[in-house]
Amino acid sequence: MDYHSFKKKYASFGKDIFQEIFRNNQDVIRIKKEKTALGNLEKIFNAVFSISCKKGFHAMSMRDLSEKTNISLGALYGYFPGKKQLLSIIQSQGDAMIRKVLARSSTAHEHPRNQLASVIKAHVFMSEMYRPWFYFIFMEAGRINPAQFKAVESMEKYTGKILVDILKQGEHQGVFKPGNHELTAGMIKAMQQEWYLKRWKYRRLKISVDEFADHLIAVVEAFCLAG
Amino acid sequence: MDYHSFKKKYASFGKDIFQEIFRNNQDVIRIKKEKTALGNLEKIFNAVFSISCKKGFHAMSMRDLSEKTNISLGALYGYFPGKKQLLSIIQSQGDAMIRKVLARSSTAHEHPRNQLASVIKAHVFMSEMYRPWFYFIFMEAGRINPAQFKAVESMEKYTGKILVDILKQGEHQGVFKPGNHELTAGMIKAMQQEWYLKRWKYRRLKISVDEFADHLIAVVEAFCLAG
DNA sequence: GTCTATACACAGATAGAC
DNA sequence: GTCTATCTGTGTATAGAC
Repeated sequence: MDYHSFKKKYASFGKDIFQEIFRNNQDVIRIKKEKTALGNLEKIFNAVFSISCKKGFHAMSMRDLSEKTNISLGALYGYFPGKKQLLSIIQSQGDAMIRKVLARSSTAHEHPRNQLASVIKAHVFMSEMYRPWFYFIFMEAGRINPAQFKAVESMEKYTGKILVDILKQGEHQGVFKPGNHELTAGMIKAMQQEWYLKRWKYRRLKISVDEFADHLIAVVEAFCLAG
Repeated sequence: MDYHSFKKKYASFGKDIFQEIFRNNQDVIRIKKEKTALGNLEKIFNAVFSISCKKGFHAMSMRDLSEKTNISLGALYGYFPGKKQLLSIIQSQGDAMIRKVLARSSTAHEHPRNQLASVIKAHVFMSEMYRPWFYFIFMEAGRINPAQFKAVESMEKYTGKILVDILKQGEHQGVFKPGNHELTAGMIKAMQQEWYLKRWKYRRLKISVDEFADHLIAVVEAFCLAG
């Protein structure tokens, strides 16, 4: 599967993000009309990503956010109870989204080789579709309070385990070489992260997501495949 | 070469860091007695790394720094002219240090295979010795002002070029397979970064620097070596 | 629901005694 | 060289008119 068809398949995910946020946080969001809320939530989140990509979330002031969104300072507080809570909304929403897609993609194939390639691609394509979320969570999450670091750790374990399980299963079937699968999983995850952490570099080199993902899989298979 | 012998060879580098900082910034450091300055500079830098690792540089207040170092708020300003300048001192000092070591290690061997392995190891070992510097520069640099982002870009290009040159040279000699060397270099750098960005994970898994570096080189060679 | 005006806390930085 | 006390700007958050 290439990025184009992946995007089509998961297009629906994106549309509902702000709806989910709105509904999951009814208790803290003061705005009651869903229609106006959704539009403004989108503006707000995009602005947060854009500003904190440049200077970091902590350095972003509420006044910055107000300017960028054209929503007044006072009105902003109708959409979230405070700056800290905004951070944790982004974190937990992103978390849920990633888990949902990854869980689906890891059961799509039978053969370990295809399974591995499929999971790797899903993650890279996912990070392309929602790059601001991925980048933000990596750079900002876990640095505010210990509870959020726990979430980062847990996610790291979760995505790691998916890869390790496939590698073990593949070794058992004689498809993959034996080895330190934890380490290999770490290497794979590092390469996946490269895509959303340094995308400016690959844009400049004119390397597409598909090229990147294929190269990544080629590296992994060269190392893992038996025979 | 393993980490132990690398550390011995480059031990002298560490001792002089604060001396270099002190001498390179005579114009802005008000403290004149070198001996007292060196001790306090070390305390200050370690505190900066420790605090901003947890909450980020921007979230670290000068009062936080004062508490952690047991140096009063006013006295701190004798060691650097302001918070922003402190950031740029760390950035440029780290930059110079990395370039110095990398330049030396890339000319240590003749055969491309050894050269590649040597450069990769040097970088990983380097990041182990000065992990706080590496982590700090990755997380904080380039997010304050555009000039510092330029420095990040330039460093990325520099380390990338070293790898690409070796890969090209190796391909020319028939040692390495042909391929998109820019992409391969990106993958290598991603895996190198993994070590200092997620060290807590490898500490928990009880994986040593040497194991990590060897695994990384094994992955790279499986993909790159011809035949 | 959205705005402006403002309260209040805390940041970086300096002055001046010791 | 180091301290305490303080100045001044900026940040988050709220109150209350529209």
